[in-house]
Amino acid sequence: MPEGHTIHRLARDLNRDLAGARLAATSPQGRFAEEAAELDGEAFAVAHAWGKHLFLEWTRAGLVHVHLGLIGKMRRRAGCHEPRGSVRLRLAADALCWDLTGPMVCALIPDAERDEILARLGPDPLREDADVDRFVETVRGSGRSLGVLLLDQAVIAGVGNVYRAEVLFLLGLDPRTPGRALTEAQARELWEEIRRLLRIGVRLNRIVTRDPSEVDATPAKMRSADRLYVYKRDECRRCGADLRTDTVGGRSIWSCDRCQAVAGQAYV
DNA sequence: ATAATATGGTGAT
DNA sequence: TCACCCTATTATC
Repeated sequence: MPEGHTIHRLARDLNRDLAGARLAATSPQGRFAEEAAELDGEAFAVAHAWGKHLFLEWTRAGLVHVHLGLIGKMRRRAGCHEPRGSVRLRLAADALCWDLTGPMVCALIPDAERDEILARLGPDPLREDADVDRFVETVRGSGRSLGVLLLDQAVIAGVGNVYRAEVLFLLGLDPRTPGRALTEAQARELWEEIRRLLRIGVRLNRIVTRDPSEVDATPAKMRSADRLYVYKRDECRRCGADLRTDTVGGRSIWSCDRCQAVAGQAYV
Protein backbone atom coordinates (compact mmCIF):
# COMPACT_ATOMS: atom_id res chain seq x y z
CA MET A 1 0.00 0.00 0.00
CA PRO A 2 2.63 2.42 -1.01
CA GLU A 3 2.03 6.12 -0.80
CA GLY A 4 4.62 8.29 0.94
CA HIS A 5 3.56 7.23 4.42
CA THR A 6 4.46 3.61 3.63
CA ILE A 7 7.97 4.48 2.54
CA HIS A 8 8.69 6.71 5.52
CA ARG A 9 7.42 4.10 7.91
CA LEU A 10 9.50 1.50 6.14
CA ALA A 11 12.65 3.60 6.43
CA ARG A 12 12.00 4.05 10.14
CA ASP A 13 11.44 0.34 10.71
CA LEU A 14 14.47 -0.64 8.65
CA ASN A 15 16.64 1.76 10.61
CA ARG A 16 15.42 0.40 13.90
CA ASP A 17 16.15 -3.15 12.84
CA LEU A 18 19.21 -2.85 10.68
CA ALA A 19 21.09 0.44 10.95
CA GLY A 20 24.78 -0.17 11.52
CA ALA A 21 24.54 -3.96 11.19
CA ARG A 22 26.44 -6.26 8.89
CA LEU A 23 23.86 -7.86 6.67
CA ALA A 24 23.68 -10.86 4.45
CA ALA A 25 22.28 -9.68 1.13
CA THR A 26 20.82 -12.16 -1.34
CA SER A 27 18.40 -12.25 -4.23
CA PRO A 28 16.45 -15.51 -3.88
CA GLN A 29 14.52 -14.71 -7.03
CA GLY A 30 17.78 -13.98 -8.88
CA ARG A 31 17.03 -10.69 -10.56
CA PHE A 32 19.25 -8.69 -8.20
CA ALA A 33 21.85 -11.41 -7.67
CA GLU A 34 25.00 -9.67 -8.90
CA GLU A 35 24.26 -6.53 -6.96
CA ALA A 36 23.31 -8.44 -3.82
CA ALA A 37 26.64 -10.25 -4.00
CA GLU A 38 28.43 -6.90 -3.86
CA LEU A 39 26.53 -5.88 -0.75
CA ASP A 40 26.63 -9.24 0.98
CA GLY A 41 28.37 -9.12 4.35
CA GLU A 42 28.88 -5.36 4.27
CA ALA A 43 27.79 -2.91 6.95
CA PHE A 44 24.41 -1.30 6.31
CA ALA A 45 24.34 2.36 7.27
CA VAL A 46 20.87 3.87 7.00
CA ALA A 47 17.59 4.02 5.10
CA HIS A 48 16.17 7.29 3.80
CA ALA A 49 12.70 8.03 2.44
CA TRP A 50 11.86 10.81 0.02
CA GLY A 51 8.33 10.82 -1.30
CA LYS A 52 7.73 7.31 -2.59
CA HIS A 53 11.45 6.62 -3.04
CA LEU A 54 13.53 4.62 -0.61
CA PHE A 55 17.32 4.77 -0.49
CA LEU A 56 19.34 2.13 1.33
CA GLU A 57 22.89 3.18 2.11
CA TRP A 58 25.77 0.88 2.94
CA THR A 59 28.83 2.18 4.73
CA ARG A 60 31.22 1.19 1.96
CA ALA A 61 29.45 -0.96 -0.57
CA GLY A 62 26.97 1.42 -2.11
CA LEU A 63 23.50 2.79 -2.42
CA VAL A 64 20.30 0.98 -3.41
CA HIS A 65 17.32 2.76 -4.87
CA VAL A 66 13.95 1.11 -4.22
CA HIS A 67 10.58 2.18 -5.57
CA LEU A 68 7.72 -0.13 -4.66
CA GLY A 69 5.43 0.94 -7.47
CA LEU A 70 1.89 -0.31 -7.24
CA ILE A 71 2.45 -3.80 -5.95
CA GLY A 72 5.87 -3.85 -4.34
CA LYS A 73 6.24 -4.74 -0.68
CA MET A 74 9.01 -4.92 1.84
CA ARG A 75 8.17 -7.17 4.74
CA ARG A 76 9.86 -8.08 7.94
CA ARG A 77 10.26 -11.78 8.48
CA ALA A 78 11.08 -12.80 12.01
CA GLY A 79 13.13 -15.96 12.05
CA CYS A 80 14.27 -15.77 8.45
CA HIS A 81 12.63 -18.83 6.99
CA GLU A 82 12.67 -19.95 3.39
CA PRO A 83 11.57 -16.97 1.31
CA ARG A 84 7.93 -16.90 0.29
CA GLY A 85 7.08 -15.78 -3.20
CA SER A 86 9.59 -14.15 -5.46
CA VAL A 87 11.93 -12.17 -3.28
CA ARG A 88 14.08 -9.73 -5.23
CA LEU A 89 16.23 -8.74 -2.28
CA ARG A 90 16.61 -10.25 1.15
CA LEU A 91 18.53 -8.43 3.86
CA ALA A 92 19.29 -10.72 6.74
CA ALA A 93 20.49 -9.79 10.23
CA ASP A 94 20.96 -12.32 13.02
CA ALA A 95 17.39 -13.27 13.74
CA LEU A 96 15.32 -11.41 11.21
CA CYS A 97 15.06 -10.67 7.52
CA TRP A 98 13.57 -7.95 5.37
CA ASP A 99 12.25 -9.26 2.06
CA LEU A 100 11.55 -7.07 -0.96
CA THR A 101 9.03 -8.35 -3.52
CA GLY A 102 7.54 -6.86 -6.66
CA PRO A 103 9.35 -3.52 -6.69
CA MET A 104 9.09 -1.30 -9.70
CA VAL A 105 12.72 -0.33 -9.10
CA CYS A 106 15.51 -2.01 -7.19
CA ALA A 107 18.92 -0.84 -8.36
CA LEU A 108 22.42 -0.28 -7.10
CA ILE A 109 23.15 3.30 -8.09
CA PRO A 110 25.91 5.90 -7.84
CA ASP A 111 25.31 8.83 -5.50
CA ALA A 112 24.93 11.13 -8.47
CA GLU A 113 21.87 9.21 -9.59
CA ARG A 114 20.19 9.75 -6.27
CA ASP A 115 20.85 13.45 -6.65
CA GLU A 116 19.13 13.37 -10.02
CA ILE A 117 16.13 11.54 -8.59
CA LEU A 118 15.82 14.00 -5.72
CA ALA A 119 16.18 16.93 -8.09
CA ARG A 120 13.07 15.71 -9.92
CA LEU A 121 10.97 15.50 -6.76
CA GLY A 122 8.95 18.25 -5.20
CA PRO A 123 8.90 18.92 -1.47
CA ASP A 124 7.87 16.02 0.76
CA PRO A 125 5.58 17.03 3.64
CA LEU A 126 6.98 14.24 5.79
CA ARG A 127 10.45 15.74 5.70
CA GLU A 128 11.33 18.44 8.19
CA ASP A 129 13.37 20.34 5.62
CA ALA A 130 10.48 20.49 3.12
CA ASP A 131 10.06 23.72 1.22
CA VAL A 132 6.41 24.63 1.73
CA ASP A 133 6.77 27.90 -0.12
CA ARG A 134 7.84 26.06 -3.22
CA PHE A 135 4.67 23.95 -3.11
CA VAL A 136 2.49 27.01 -2.58
CA GLU A 137 4.11 28.89 -5.44
CA THR A 138 3.93 25.95 -7.82
CA VAL A 139 0.25 25.34 -7.13
CA ARG A 140 -0.77 28.98 -7.26
CA GLY A 141 1.17 29.54 -10.44
CA SER A 142 -0.44 26.65 -12.28
CA GLY A 143 -3.48 26.36 -14.50
CA ARG A 144 -3.50 22.59 -13.98
CA SER A 145 -6.14 21.13 -11.72
CA LEU A 146 -5.53 20.21 -8.09
CA GLY A 147 -6.29 16.60 -9.02
CA VAL A 148 -3.44 16.61 -11.49
CA LEU A 149 -1.06 18.67 -9.35
CA LEU A 150 -1.33 16.44 -6.29
CA LEU A 151 -0.34 13.35 -8.24
CA ASP A 152 2.65 15.07 -9.82
CA GLN A 153 5.65 14.03 -7.73
CA ALA A 154 7.53 17.10 -8.95
CA VAL A 155 4.89 19.29 -7.29
CA ILE A 156 4.60 17.38 -4.01
CA ALA A 157 6.34 14.11 -3.27
CA GLY A 158 4.53 11.24 -1.61
CA VAL A 159 0.84 11.85 -2.34
CA GLY A 160 -0.89 9.03 -4.21
CA ASN A 161 -4.37 8.35 -5.46
CA VAL A 162 -5.97 7.72 -2.07
CA TYR A 163 -4.62 10.76 -0.26
CA ARG A 164 -5.40 12.91 -3.28
CA ALA A 165 -9.08 12.05 -3.22
CA GLU A 166 -9.35 12.20 0.55
CA VAL A 167 -7.61 15.51 1.15
CA LEU A 168 -9.62 17.29 -1.53
CA PHE A 169 -12.80 15.98 0.04
CA LEU A 170 -11.72 17.04 3.51
CA LEU A 171 -11.01 20.58 2.32
CA GLY A 172 -14.17 20.78 0.23
CA LEU A 173 -12.22 21.34 -2.98
CA ASP A 174 -13.36 19.98 -6.32
CA PRO A 175 -10.48 18.04 -7.97
CA ARG A 176 -10.98 20.10 -11.14
CA THR A 177 -10.15 23.36 -9.34
CA PRO A 178 -7.21 25.03 -11.05
CA GLY A 179 -4.22 25.54 -8.78
CA ARG A 180 -4.21 29.24 -9.42
CA ALA A 181 -7.75 29.56 -8.05
CA LEU A 182 -6.41 28.95 -4.53
CA THR A 183 -5.54 31.76 -2.18
CA GLU A 184 -2.19 31.52 -0.49
CA ALA A 185 -3.92 30.54 2.73
CA GLN A 186 -5.80 27.76 0.95
CA ALA A 187 -2.63 26.42 -0.63
CA ARG A 188 -0.91 26.37 2.75
CA GLU A 189 -3.91 24.69 4.29
CA LEU A 190 -3.75 22.04 1.56
CA TRP A 191 -0.12 21.35 2.40
CA GLU A 192 -0.81 21.22 6.12
CA GLU A 193 -3.73 18.87 5.70
CA ILE A 194 -1.68 16.54 3.51
CA ARG A 195 1.06 16.58 6.09
CA ARG A 196 -1.37 15.83 8.90
CA LEU A 197 -2.84 12.88 7.01
CA LEU A 198 0.52 11.48 5.94
CA ARG A 199 1.77 11.62 9.52
CA ILE A 200 -1.22 9.68 10.72
CA GLY A 201 -0.47 7.21 7.93
CA VAL A 202 3.10 6.76 9.16
CA ARG A 203 1.98 6.28 12.73
CA LEU A 204 -0.70 3.73 11.89
CA ASN A 205 1.12 2.23 8.91
CA ARG A 206 -2.06 2.57 6.87
CA ILE A 207 -4.16 5.28 5.34
CA VAL A 208 -6.77 6.58 7.77
CA THR A 209 -8.40 9.89 6.95
CA ARG A 210 -11.61 9.65 8.93
CA ASP A 211 -11.93 11.03 12.36
CA PRO A 212 -12.00 7.99 14.66
CA SER A 213 -14.48 9.74 16.94
CA GLU A 214 -17.05 9.41 14.16
CA VAL A 215 -16.50 5.69 14.04
CA ASP A 216 -16.41 4.62 17.64
CA ALA A 217 -13.16 2.72 17.24
CA THR A 218 -9.49 3.37 17.77
CA PRO A 219 -7.79 4.18 14.48
CA ALA A 220 -5.85 0.95 14.40
CA LYS A 221 -9.03 -1.03 14.90
CA MET A 222 -11.08 0.76 12.29
CA ARG A 223 -12.28 -1.61 9.62
CA SER A 224 -10.84 -0.87 6.23
CA ALA A 225 -14.23 0.28 4.95
CA ASP A 226 -14.41 2.86 7.74
CA ARG A 227 -11.04 4.45 7.23
CA LEU A 228 -11.80 6.70 4.25
CA TYR A 229 -14.35 9.29 3.17
CA VAL A 230 -14.57 9.00 -0.60
CA TYR A 231 -11.95 6.77 -2.18
CA LYS A 232 -13.72 4.02 -4.11
CA ARG A 233 -17.02 4.67 -2.44
CA ASP A 234 -20.42 5.06 -4.05
CA GLU A 235 -22.00 7.60 -1.72
CA CYS A 236 -20.82 10.60 0.21
CA ARG A 237 -20.44 9.87 3.90
CA ARG A 238 -21.43 13.41 4.80
CA CYS A 239 -24.50 14.08 2.70
CA GLY A 240 -25.37 10.73 1.15
CA ALA A 241 -25.28 12.02 -2.44
CA ASP A 242 -23.90 9.77 -5.15
CA LEU A 243 -20.20 10.46 -5.60
CA ARG A 244 -18.97 11.36 -9.02
CA THR A 245 -16.02 9.55 -10.51
CA ASP A 246 -13.75 11.18 -13.03
CA THR A 247 -10.44 10.39 -14.59
CA VAL A 248 -8.06 13.13 -13.57
CA GLY A 249 -4.39 12.84 -14.36
CA GLY A 250 -5.00 9.36 -15.75
CA ARG A 251 -6.38 7.94 -12.50
CA SER A 252 -9.85 7.62 -11.08
CA ILE A 253 -10.95 10.08 -8.46
CA TRP A 254 -14.09 10.18 -6.37
CA SER A 255 -15.66 13.43 -5.21
CA CYS A 256 -18.94 14.84 -3.96
CA ASP A 257 -20.57 17.61 -5.98
CA ARG A 258 -22.42 18.88 -2.94
CA CYS A 259 -19.54 18.89 -0.46
CA GLN A 260 -16.75 19.91 -2.81
CA ALA A 261 -16.71 23.07 -4.90
CA VAL A 262 -14.31 24.69 -7.30
CA ALA A 263 -12.54 27.29 -5.19
CA GLY A 264 -14.04 30.72 -5.59
CA GLN A 265 -17.30 29.39 -6.93
CA ALA A 266 -20.53 28.76 -5.09
CA TYR A 267 -21.57 25.23 -4.25
CA VAL A 268 -23.93 23.86 -6.90
C1' DA B 1 -8.37 -22.59 -13.01
C1' DT B 2 -8.56 -18.10 -14.61
C1' DA B 3 -9.50 -13.22 -14.23
C1' DA B 4 -9.60 -8.93 -12.02
C1' DT B 5 -7.62 -5.80 -9.12
C1' DA B 6 -4.19 -2.84 -6.60
C1' DT B 7 -2.53 3.24 -2.86
C1' DG B 8 2.72 3.74 -9.32
C1' DG B 9 5.30 5.12 -13.11
C1' DT B 10 7.33 4.95 -17.90
C1' DG B 11 7.66 4.97 -22.68
C1' DA B 12 5.45 4.43 -27.14
C1' DT B 13 1.66 5.94 -30.16
C1' DT C 1 -4.35 7.54 -24.03
C1' DC C 2 -2.68 3.02 -24.08
C1' DA C 3 0.32 -0.89 -23.17
C1' DC C 4 3.19 -2.59 -20.16
C1' DC C 5 6.09 -3.81 -15.99
C1' DC C 6 6.39 -5.86 -11.15
C1' DT C 7 3.48 -9.72 -7.62
C1' DA C 8 -0.05 -11.20 -4.41
C1' DT C 9 -4.61 -11.55 -3.19
C1' DT C 10 -9.38 -11.84 -4.05
C1' DA C 11 -13.33 -12.67 -7.03
C1' DT C 12 -15.54 -15.30 -10.55
C1' DC C 13 -16.26 -19.25 -13.58
